[in-house]
Amino acid sequence: MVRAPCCEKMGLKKGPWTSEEDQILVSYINNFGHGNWRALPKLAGLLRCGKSCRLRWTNYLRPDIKRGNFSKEEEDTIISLHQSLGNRWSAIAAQLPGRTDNEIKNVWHTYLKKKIDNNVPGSKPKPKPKKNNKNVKCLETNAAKISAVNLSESPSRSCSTDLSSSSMITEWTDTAIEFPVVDESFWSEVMSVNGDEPSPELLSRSNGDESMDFWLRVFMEAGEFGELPEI
DNA sequence: AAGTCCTTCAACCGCCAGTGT
DNA sequence: CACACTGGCGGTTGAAGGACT
Repeated sequence: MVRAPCCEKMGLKKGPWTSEEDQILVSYINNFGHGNWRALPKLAGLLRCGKSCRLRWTNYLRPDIKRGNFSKEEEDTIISLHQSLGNRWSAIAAQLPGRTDNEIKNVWHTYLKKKIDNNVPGSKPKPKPKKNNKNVKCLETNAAKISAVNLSESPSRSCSTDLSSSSMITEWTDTAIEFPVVDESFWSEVMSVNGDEPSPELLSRSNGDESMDFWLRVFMEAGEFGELPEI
């Protein structure tokens, strides 16, 4: 028996997620949840495999994800858990709130494994800062990350201070998706309509602790449209 | 300054377990 | 019981960008 492919290969997009796709996914899940990952991309209007959507959500877009460097305590936890659990990354991640198995796996392979191998007591073998340190600074919280989704063409490797592409907002509002979207007045509120620069209010809102509340409000507001899309 | 090497990490792939029919 | 389908997991890859020569 031939295993069914996880998704229709034809016509589905692969590779890095765009900010538009992130926005669609986040808005959809915040409005309707993710009952069925396989059906989700079709319902949300994404040309992505359901598996890809789930991965993007769980590893990157989930609101409770903690970004930034691992603390000493987290590193120690990973090391000790790895000693007892082995490569069971999801089990290790379960003990580290806000961290994903993928992230822990990456940290292990790029840093902690070497640290163990080198066995240098009390010293950090990481000789240089995280390469995309600018991302870490900019995306300390997921709310800030989501704001980066809205403000940056390339969320994976750029930071929310890259404000050169506000045009995507209009593209987003024009996106032909079949579920209710955030009120356009919201976007016009936070973005200057004709200019290339975001409003000072947006800049102030999308930084710091307030950003989480800000985006929570956005999604709460979007949720009020609550009407299931036609299947 | 230019070319090459190295590091990082988001994303993909294949497999497996659980569940429903 | 057999099969199909789905979600989840772990291994691996490849693009991007910094470090080095």
